[in-house]
Amino acid sequence: MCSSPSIDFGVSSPVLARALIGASFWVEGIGGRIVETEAYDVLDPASHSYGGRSVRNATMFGPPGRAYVYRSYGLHWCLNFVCREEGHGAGVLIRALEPTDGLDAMQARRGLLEPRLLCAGPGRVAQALGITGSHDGLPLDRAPFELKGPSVAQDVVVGVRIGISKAMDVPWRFGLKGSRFVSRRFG
DNA sequence: CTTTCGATGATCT
DNA sequence: GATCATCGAAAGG
Repeated sequence: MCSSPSIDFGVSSPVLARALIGASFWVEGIGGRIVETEAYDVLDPASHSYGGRSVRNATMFGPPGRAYVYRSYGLHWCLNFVCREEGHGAGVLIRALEPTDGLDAMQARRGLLEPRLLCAGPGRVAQALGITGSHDGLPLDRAPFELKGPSVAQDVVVGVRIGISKAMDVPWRFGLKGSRFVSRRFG
């Protein structure tokens, strides 16, 4: 009834980024609680979508509710959720999870690590969940994905985004207050 | 605890 | 040719 509400992707990226904190996300049954996100938008110089559509960012300009997966620094995959409306170019980067399901599989993929480090960072999330470029453009409401919103209000903390060199003062990083599973502490 | 740096390849100018 | 929405190891306090 009021548990496991669905997520509304037809909102701005900061609104979605905040709403995703405390949600649960799985790929093939492996996943956990989302504890850290970042918002990006077409009008935001730090965003891949800034400046308009290209081959890489095409999924960001497609329908909301799909996965935008890109290769980072030639080595890592990173997962975003597309939002707002088709053609806009907005998304939310999934930066960290608190692992709850499939810890064995995550450890097998990432090496023998303490749970705290399995999904603490966007590249780590993708590796632990087995996300690659083959998932780019896939809808988030169907297999292999599963997504359930938080059933109760979450305590959310806000900060500036990590690892960017433009728009560094924009407070579009969101985290679950007190979580030990974030990629970096909030100031 | 912190900072620095190499890996590695697609993307963009 | 420069720049990355990163990670992990290494070195320094």
